[in-house]
Amino acid sequence: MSYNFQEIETKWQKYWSKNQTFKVTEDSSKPKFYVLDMFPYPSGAGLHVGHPLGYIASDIYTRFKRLLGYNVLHPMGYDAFGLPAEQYAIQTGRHPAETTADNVTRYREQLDGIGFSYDWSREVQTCDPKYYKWTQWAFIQMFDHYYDLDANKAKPISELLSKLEEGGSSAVNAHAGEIEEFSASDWKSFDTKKREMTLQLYRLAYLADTAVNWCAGLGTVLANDEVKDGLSVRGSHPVEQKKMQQWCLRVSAYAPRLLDGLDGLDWSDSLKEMQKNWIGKSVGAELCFKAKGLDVEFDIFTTRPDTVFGATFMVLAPESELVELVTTSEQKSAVDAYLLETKKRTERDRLADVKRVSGVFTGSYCIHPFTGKEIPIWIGDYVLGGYGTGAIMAVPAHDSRDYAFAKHFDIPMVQVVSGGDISVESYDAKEGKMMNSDFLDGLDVKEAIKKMVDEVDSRKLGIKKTNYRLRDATFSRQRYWGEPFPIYFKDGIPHTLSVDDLPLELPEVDKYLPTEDGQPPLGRAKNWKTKDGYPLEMSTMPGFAGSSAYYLRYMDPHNEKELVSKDANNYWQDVDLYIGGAEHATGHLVYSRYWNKFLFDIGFVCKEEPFKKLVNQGMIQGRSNFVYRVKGTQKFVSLGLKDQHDTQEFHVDVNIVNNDCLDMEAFKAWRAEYQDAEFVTEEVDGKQVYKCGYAVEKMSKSMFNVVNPDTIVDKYGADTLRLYEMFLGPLEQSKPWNTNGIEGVHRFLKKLWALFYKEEEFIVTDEKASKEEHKVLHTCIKKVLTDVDTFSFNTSVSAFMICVNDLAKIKCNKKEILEQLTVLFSPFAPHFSEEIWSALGNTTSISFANAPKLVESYLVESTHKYPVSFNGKMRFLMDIALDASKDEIEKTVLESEEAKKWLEGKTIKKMIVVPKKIVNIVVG
RNA sequence: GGCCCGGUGGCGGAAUGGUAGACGCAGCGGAUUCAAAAUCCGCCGAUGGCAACAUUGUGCGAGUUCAAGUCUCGCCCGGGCCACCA
Repeated sequence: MSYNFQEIETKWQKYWSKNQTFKVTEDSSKPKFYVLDMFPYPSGAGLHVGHPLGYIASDIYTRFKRLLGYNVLHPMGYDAFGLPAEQYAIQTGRHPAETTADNVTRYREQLDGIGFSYDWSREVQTCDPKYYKWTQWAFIQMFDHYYDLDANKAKPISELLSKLEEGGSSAVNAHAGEIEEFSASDWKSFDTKKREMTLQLYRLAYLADTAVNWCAGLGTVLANDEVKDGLSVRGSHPVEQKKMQQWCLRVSAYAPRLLDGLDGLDWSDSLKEMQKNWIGKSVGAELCFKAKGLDVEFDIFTTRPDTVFGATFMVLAPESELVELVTTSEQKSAVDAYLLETKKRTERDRLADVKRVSGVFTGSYCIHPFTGKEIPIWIGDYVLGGYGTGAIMAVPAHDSRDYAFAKHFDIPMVQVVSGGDISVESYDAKEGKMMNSDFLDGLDVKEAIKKMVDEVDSRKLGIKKTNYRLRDATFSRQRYWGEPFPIYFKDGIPHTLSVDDLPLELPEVDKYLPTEDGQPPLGRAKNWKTKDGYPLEMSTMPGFAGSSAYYLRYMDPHNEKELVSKDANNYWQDVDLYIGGAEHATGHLVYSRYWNKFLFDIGFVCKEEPFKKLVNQGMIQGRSNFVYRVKGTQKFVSLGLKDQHDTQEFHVDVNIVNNDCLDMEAFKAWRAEYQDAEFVTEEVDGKQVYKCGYAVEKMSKSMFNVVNPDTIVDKYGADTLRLYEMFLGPLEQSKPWNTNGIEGVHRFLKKLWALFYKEEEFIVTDEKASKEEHKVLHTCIKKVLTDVDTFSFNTSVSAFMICVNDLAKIKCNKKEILEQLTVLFSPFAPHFSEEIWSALGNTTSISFANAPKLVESYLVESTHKYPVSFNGKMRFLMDIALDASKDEIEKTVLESEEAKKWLEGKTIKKMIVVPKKIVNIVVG
């Protein structure tokens, strides 16, 4: 009986589904383990061979944990709201819900074909009202909370209200917007509208006029992480800054905790680094500068208070409100012209030529707080309105950007730190002795920073300050296919719906485009009002809303009363292992942590950090193939000959290319335009072939380099696909997909099969296994078990191959060996293993076989190969007992024939014995 | 510009500081076969040699060590992330 993978795989997939083998329930008698995959967006293109890489790794890990007796939660679902479905709806008129459902069906078929052990009874879809009810619920909670800095956590707005009533704004220490101070009696005098506008400055989910990334091409605003190089990540449309009223989440309140929390996480250094950069903590001071002759003073933020004596001018961001106040009448026209020019320059232009220096003088001067000298106030677009205070002190001698500005406008500079040559470039390093700096002279930079901060503090010129780069998240999208906000407006004041009225379902619209008067698509919905006739919010939530707490919902997916019950949350706690792509480092993984910390603050979840360990699988790139056509002909020349002709390069479908050799008949049949193709072949290894060129590119339809998992499953089976994806290389590394090596892995499965299936029959003997057979098996067990913890599944697959090769050589068909090997192998090739497992007479799934028994039973080899060398040169290997002492090792080596031969007539100067590693003898 | 990761045969890639190139692909030679597929066996970094073997060899240059692909320092190259963040 040959290895019929199709029959076997269908059989076991049916079995798992029928018996609900992977369904889990909370079971306090077993330790829990939670393995999570980043759920996919179900796109119309279906899965390509790169998508399942992480899923396969997590499935292997899950199956191992299950074998070791853990109760493993391993769920899957879909991040189903999003732009592509909506864009498609605009073009075709088909409802996004419909196309999304189709795509989900297709995804499910593909996933099922690979034999994953998901508990599908816990599936979630973010576009399902039963699910997004809880996304809306969380938003209401955020609306009803503010961030209290004394308690260092979120607190209910009701508590804020009583504090304001009692003591006005000074009674509250909160992370909030810019609040003009008011007393308790002021508060009482405020009308409803004024009160709500004030509360908006405190709420964690709030409405604000903010500069947003407006994407006209998509007709919506985008979050910072949805914009790259001034273009939208989805669709590459230009993005510009625009002021709009938007819902925002006060993520910045959590910046310190998001940063500190990273320390306790088992994430890769590079990923932590990315988050650190994104949060962007910088410690410095805020200094107050007074404008000369005007009743204007303003703060600037600097990380280098030590260089204050080198400040020779000030720069304001073009967006700064101060611009108006300090511009003199003589400079007004120049300033206005400059402001107009910068407004026209989109973010994209600014990024395109960072080196371009531009700015304008305001006509006013500041008084230097220490020297009393007058220094000019400029406007420059290299200062950002959104960071710090939107104003800086410029120290051209020690900041390269200030330096470029000063050079361009011919502003003087003063060196205050020794080192470098400021006639050539600025000296930015935080090293050297202070000079030209009055009371700081002679100090080290680090000492000077400290001293200056103290000085500023005692003279009341400013305060020590920590800034974060992390911005509040804009949470409104002017789109259709997203969660509606549970918000209505009464006299222009936002109110939340009652939780009992959730979910607020997405209404039907006639078209998925904005309305004629520029309202979002929900403006087209009939009766988009509350029962009492108040208008509902028309924008929808962004993509990250639904993905921010999905891991909690999996714990208790059918609960209609809560996002997750206390019991379920206490049992599953947090995600032990999270596998997904590094592209979510600054988006999803920041928002999710924020969301979870907030739920933790309000006592809703038991863990502050959601993802204990995180592994990033590498991207699988496409490997494209090319053919070369002689211009103006139907003649195609092989790679090695293309330089002799004037050729054009074309992508060719990688599925009709084998080892870079083109299947010429398939090529003619591929597309009508190529049916008359002629080929000029070249000789490779004595054969005439058409050799294709290749390149590593993104996997995409237009490059004809997409390889579908179904094609591989049809041809080789799911187990081969699983093994091969793991065999390809280290999990975390990016690599191009190349189907070439898959035969080797498939051959290995056939070989293992053939060990026990002879002449149409499954044959094993009950004979006791020999020492040699045990050694072969145990070497494999040891290797695989150590690999599991480091996710080195590529070398595990190699270990299985070696094991099977060795067993084949000694013609082993012992039941004892096969039983253990199969259990060990089952996470990698589950269908294959189930088949053998049942052939061995077992009636239950191998998924719950007792692996601890297997682990205990494996013996460590009793001897070890010691390399023995003389004078530092390797000469031979010796078998020495593993538990031998240093003296015994020395004795065994010196008494061996080989050593005697080598040592004849020589004296031993030194002998180095490193147990389990080496014996090294230096002779004189 | 800053930070992170990597550089090993024709290719993908193995090597707790200890026989570099495991395992697989491709290639070559052989067995089986009327022939092919499938399967099995052997060879497979470079140079020299019929061979045993010798020399050399992990991007470049130094260093630590009895011993370096691995550790340290300085370069070169490639990839990723961030980037006018004061």
